Amino acid sequence: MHKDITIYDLARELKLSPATISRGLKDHQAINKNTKKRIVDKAEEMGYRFNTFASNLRKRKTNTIGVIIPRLNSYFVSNAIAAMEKIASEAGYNIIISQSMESMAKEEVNAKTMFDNRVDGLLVSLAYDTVSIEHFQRFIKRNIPVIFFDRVHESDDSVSVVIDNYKNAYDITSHLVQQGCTGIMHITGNLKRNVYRERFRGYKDALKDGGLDYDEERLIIGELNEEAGAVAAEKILAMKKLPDALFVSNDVCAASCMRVLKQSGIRIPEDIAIAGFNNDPISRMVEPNITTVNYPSYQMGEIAARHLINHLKGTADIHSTNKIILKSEVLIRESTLKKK
Amino acid sequence: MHKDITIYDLARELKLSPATISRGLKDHQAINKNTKKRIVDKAEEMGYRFNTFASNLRKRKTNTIGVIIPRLNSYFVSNAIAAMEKIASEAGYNIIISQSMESMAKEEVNAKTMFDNRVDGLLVSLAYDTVSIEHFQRFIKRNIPVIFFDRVHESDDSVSVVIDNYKNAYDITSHLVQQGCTGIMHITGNLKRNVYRERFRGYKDALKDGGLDYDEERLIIGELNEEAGAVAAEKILAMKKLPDALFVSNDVCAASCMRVLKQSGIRIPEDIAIAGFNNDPISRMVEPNITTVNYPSYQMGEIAARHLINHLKGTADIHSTNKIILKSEVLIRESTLKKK
DNA sequence: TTTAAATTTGCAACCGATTGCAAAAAAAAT
DNA sequence: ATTTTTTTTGCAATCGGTTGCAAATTTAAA
Repeated sequence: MHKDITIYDLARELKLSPATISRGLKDHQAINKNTKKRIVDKAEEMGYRFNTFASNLRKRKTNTIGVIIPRLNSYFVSNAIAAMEKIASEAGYNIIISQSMESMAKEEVNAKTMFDNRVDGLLVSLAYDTVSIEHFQRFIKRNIPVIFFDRVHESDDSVSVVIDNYKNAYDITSHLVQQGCTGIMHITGNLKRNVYRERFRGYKDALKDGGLDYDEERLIIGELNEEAGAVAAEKILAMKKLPDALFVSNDVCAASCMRVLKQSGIRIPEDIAIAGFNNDPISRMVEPNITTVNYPSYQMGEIAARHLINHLKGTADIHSTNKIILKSEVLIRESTLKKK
Repeated sequence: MHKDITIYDLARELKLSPATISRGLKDHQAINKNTKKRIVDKAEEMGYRFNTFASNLRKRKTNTIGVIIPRLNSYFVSNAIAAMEKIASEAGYNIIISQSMESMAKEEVNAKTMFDNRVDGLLVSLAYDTVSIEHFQRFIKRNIPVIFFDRVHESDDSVSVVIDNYKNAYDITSHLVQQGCTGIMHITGNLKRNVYRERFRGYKDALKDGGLDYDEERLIIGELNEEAGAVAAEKILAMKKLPDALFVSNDVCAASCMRVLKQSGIRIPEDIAIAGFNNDPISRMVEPNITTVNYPSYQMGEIAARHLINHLKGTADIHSTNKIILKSEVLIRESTLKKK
């Protein structure tokens, strides 16, 4: 096998000390220009490669940020992570990613792994069923910054980046009320999760303020994916009295639901108005276009990552912040415009 | 600051040697059961945490797989990576991800970083403009396995996981010919990239075999995203003689293009038939449903990762394989059915 | 009770880069 | 030529697990 070249090998060759080599390789000001050049050239020549572990071990720092998300393959998550990787990479950080697969148990294991890998900081979007964030205490205790985004946990000592789910849900529901809808259904995810709980609250309050009663028959809780949308549609078609509007917590699910409804001859928005959430490209492609909430996923990733890095670099202190709420707004499109 | 607990601290407390602690913590068979329990308990009690670097440094192994992809936020990539992370995590590997942002220069830097981080293996999908894979030679030289997937480079000493782009493109174009189309356009990406080059070849050959001439006026090369689709549509609408079919290399782009065409009163598929690629959910949601190629993105990620890990674990040898071609097929839908 | 075999534990030398402090060398000032 | 200042380089300890081999302890066999 190939024997790795170390700074000791370079030192021997150049008749210098390992210390000088180490400094020379990273542009230390105390090293003579010529010496520096000799070192760099020799390193290149001998095929030297830097050993990150030895360095990390010595420096007790990893330059790595851990990211834990429910799953990678969703429009929202992949956008957020794309932004995070970009910001991190520009700042010289690596990111390691793990998926909780929407399970709190897996999330706990992931957190442990990240901990053992000594990430400098953590960016987390919680799993579907995560109720406690006890498993992040070990980070907090050691002063390793943890920032939650999107799916967060309400508690005083955690920092989070979110949108105002309550307000957006309230607004979108109110919009449906204004369009004259009286039987507004809500299709959403597990209410234990902050985002869905908040949207549900917004939905209910908007109904109340619009003079409508909340009816739990009009609530469907599911996975919010393509399949769930179709299932929800079937359920709706089987109702004795059809709703005249749907507020779905996710565009893919809304589009899929709409598709099945249309196939059964339901007219959108005339018979049933449909609103989604996220501003997934799909909401703009289907017919009619789906009213939705512009969820700034890329920006959210950017801000969460930048916030974490500023803290790590000492430019800003994370503890002075508790919650960052990004601007987001309802985008009204054809799928909910009953009146012209 | 918090002082970290090491195996030396545990050793002192338990009056054992660090060696025993090290072995006890990882279930070594030579360590007495009771001792093991004492060690594990004490570790828990004192808040010990494993130091991955010290371990990596000593073992000269990282248990980390590097993944380099053009961008994270696409349906295809996020699916493939989701699968990779799953497989890797089940096998005890971490993954670190970096985006080349479709630039070969960035890809080179990323490869260097992965190299310095001593990843055990690499999974790569090449950038838009990557022509040489010289920057992966350092891996090959040191016997660090590199597997390319989807966007690969043709060369003998590289291992790749792909679909048969040529065949699928040929099939889908032939299908359009069979539907009676004679003016078939092709909207695709940079022809330097294997996937697009192969599809282009398939397209041309199918035209020829169908008795049609290839006309370079009928080729549009672009970014293949939502915006590019709209731009392509405008371009098409401005043509003196409209095409009667489009074969687009990507569903999102196809859907976006179709949308603009429809808005201008073009009927799909009657006036213009449209075929896409990838089987993105969007292809099933829009109206009409878009004929496409079922691209097994998740499976591709799974297979590439599993292949790499089997090699790393010594279960299989990567060098016995050169190319793995996954099954994929054309899914014919309404958007191309001119005849009933 | 001895001897042999099996089970546990410890020694000590790694792995490779970093850094405070001191020493050496070179340049500048006297 | 001598002293002072500045620039370069080196010493040596440190970061925390790992592992081959030997030693010690326990258990089994004679």
